[in-house]
Amino acid sequence: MTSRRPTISDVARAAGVSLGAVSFALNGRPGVAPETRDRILAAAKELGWTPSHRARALAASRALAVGLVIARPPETLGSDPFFTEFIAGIGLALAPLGQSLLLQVEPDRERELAGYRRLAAEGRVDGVFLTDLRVGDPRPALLAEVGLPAVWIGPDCVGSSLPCVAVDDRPGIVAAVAHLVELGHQRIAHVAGPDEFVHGVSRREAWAGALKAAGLPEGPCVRSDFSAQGGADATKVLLDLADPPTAIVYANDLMAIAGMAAAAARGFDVPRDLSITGFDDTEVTGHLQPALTTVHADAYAWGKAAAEQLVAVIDGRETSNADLPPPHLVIRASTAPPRSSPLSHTPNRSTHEPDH
Amino acid sequence: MTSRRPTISDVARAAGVSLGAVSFALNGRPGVAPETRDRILAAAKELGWTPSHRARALAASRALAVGLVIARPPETLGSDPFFTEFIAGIGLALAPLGQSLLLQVEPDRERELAGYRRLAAEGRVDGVFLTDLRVGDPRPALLAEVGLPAVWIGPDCVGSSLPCVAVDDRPGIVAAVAHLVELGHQRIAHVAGPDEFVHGVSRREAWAGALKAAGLPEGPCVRSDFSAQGGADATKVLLDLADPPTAIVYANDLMAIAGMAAAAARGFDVPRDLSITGFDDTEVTGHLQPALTTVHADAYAWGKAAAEQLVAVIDGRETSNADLPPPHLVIRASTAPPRSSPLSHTPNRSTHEPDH
DNA sequence: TTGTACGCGTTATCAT
DNA sequence: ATGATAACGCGTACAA
Repeated sequence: MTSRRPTISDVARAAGVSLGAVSFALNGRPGVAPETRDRILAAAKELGWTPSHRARALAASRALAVGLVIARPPETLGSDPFFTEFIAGIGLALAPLGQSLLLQVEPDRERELAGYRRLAAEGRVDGVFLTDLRVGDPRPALLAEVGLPAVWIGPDCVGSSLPCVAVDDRPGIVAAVAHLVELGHQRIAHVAGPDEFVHGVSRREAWAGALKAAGLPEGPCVRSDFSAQGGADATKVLLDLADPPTAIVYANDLMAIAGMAAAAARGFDVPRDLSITGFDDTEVTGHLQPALTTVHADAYAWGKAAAEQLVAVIDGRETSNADLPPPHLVIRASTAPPRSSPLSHTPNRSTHEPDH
Repeated sequence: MTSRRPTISDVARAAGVSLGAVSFALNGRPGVAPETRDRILAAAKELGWTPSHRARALAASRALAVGLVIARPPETLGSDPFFTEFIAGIGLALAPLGQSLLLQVEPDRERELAGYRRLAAEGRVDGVFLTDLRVGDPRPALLAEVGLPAVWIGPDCVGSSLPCVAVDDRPGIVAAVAHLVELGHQRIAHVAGPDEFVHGVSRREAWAGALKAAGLPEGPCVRSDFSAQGGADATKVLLDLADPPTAIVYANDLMAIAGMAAAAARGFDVPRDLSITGFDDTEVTGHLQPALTTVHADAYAWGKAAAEQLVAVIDGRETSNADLPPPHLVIRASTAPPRSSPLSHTPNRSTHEPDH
């Protein structure tokens, strides 16, 4: 009664041909007469045959899957919208390529490396994504050692020995600073992500560079950790300065939102007394009071590009490093001319962003 | 030069024993003399042998992986913290069980079903998780049809033919209503998720039931969609009522946060004029102005329990439906006695929640 | 303990 | 050109 799933042997028997012929017919390869092919396909359909992924993987010596290793404490994961959208982009791009996404969650850094090792050793995946790149990251060397194809996803492809998807976050930060400068701000601070991460560094450097380009002195910068608590703490530090900034550029939305609340709790009116910008354009940012001016990054598109790049690398196709449309600034209500500015009498903007 | 990875045949040759003996030794099964076993293990180590997942999967007729199919537009995914934490819980629980998590992202409902079908047909996974359960969900029947083990993750295991992890969100909502009643609120509204989802319905029913239990008339309820925009719109509807509520219980944080901003934009002071509660306890909620009173749900623990349950089901072990610690209310600053209440002169709570 | 068939599709070799 | 045959990938399980 346990109706075993049909194999190509069953199909071969039903169609009265050999095993090899079935395989050729099913894979659309030459060497099979058209009518034979039709008969085979009909038999396969009749029997409800579907390819066994397991057998196919073994025969092809390919896993037909790609991996993503996540080594973060779960709390910081949940609050990172980038991540989920990135995964969605990967997943949707993989399906039509016949690949699956294997997710491996590791509790810490040591096991992260072990996780990559395991994926490679077991042959569970044909390639992996490298995200959350760190300065002096040990993973590229590890992957080279175990011979696992990978794509590097980060703000800077220069110096990467790996194929790379450039997700350049710098233009977004530059646009934010330019916007603030245009409003008349002179003391523009930054709440940065950890120096450990390249996107922590690149955003900070973009901020510093934009100030310099505007002919302004470098404002105060507090290294933080991308968390809400970190953003709140950093904000308090900045507001406690003898000469507090009139605007703060945050390295992500979460810190910016927490910073906005921290400033409000100290009696600062945003944006009257303090302008604030975020990064990510989380869904909630457009629905805060005031709505947050932030940088919109298309994590979904990045995931899609990364997936296509990785599969191309695995297939041995030549790939150009994909350059993606840069993030752009979404101006909402958390930025305004500084109090001291001659521009500050401009009418307050609406709380709600225009439809787009 | 292409040093092929070692197989158990290589190990067998090196140790001077048969294939079967190697398999037995490596799997720690009886029938091998201790010294022989040691020799085999030494040889394996020497050669750097690691099991081939592909071969093992084929031989065992098991995928050694479980699947999670996600069928949501990427936007709503990114803003759902529950989801990512849930995945992290699954992933961490799976690793020690030798299982991997296969993530499949589908763009819509039709392809969602096709996605499950494909996972089953290809034998890519040994079982799947069923989340985001809908009323009259077609998936249990589909999975029964294709014979794919599954665990049902939802607020109510009653009526589920599948093994189930009960993630009962109702006590959290009940606690929120009770808290508001205790503060003196009489008109407590609800902004619900879609009736389509069981967790949309269960939260709404919990709210209605808690009001009845408190002897209060059922307040107004607006069906929404768990999105920020939906939360804002629903809030405006409620505030436009002839007799607006003094408190609103939202079915998730995102709607609550947007609702808070919408109320503020209308000149309502939260919590003086309107009390608000959320659901999820997103990281950001503790860092809003005012900080949001919300229900803390341990998505991480739920994921862990679901993973363990699923693997148990796959292994044919008998499982009791796991009942998890219920979510609990985290009282912050967005709730206070209503203006009209005799209690409303109680001192305002601090903006920040106590450490916990 | 050993030998070997098995799981299932892919691909190279060979016969017609 | 068409199709059959067999080896292969790699570990598991059972008979010998």
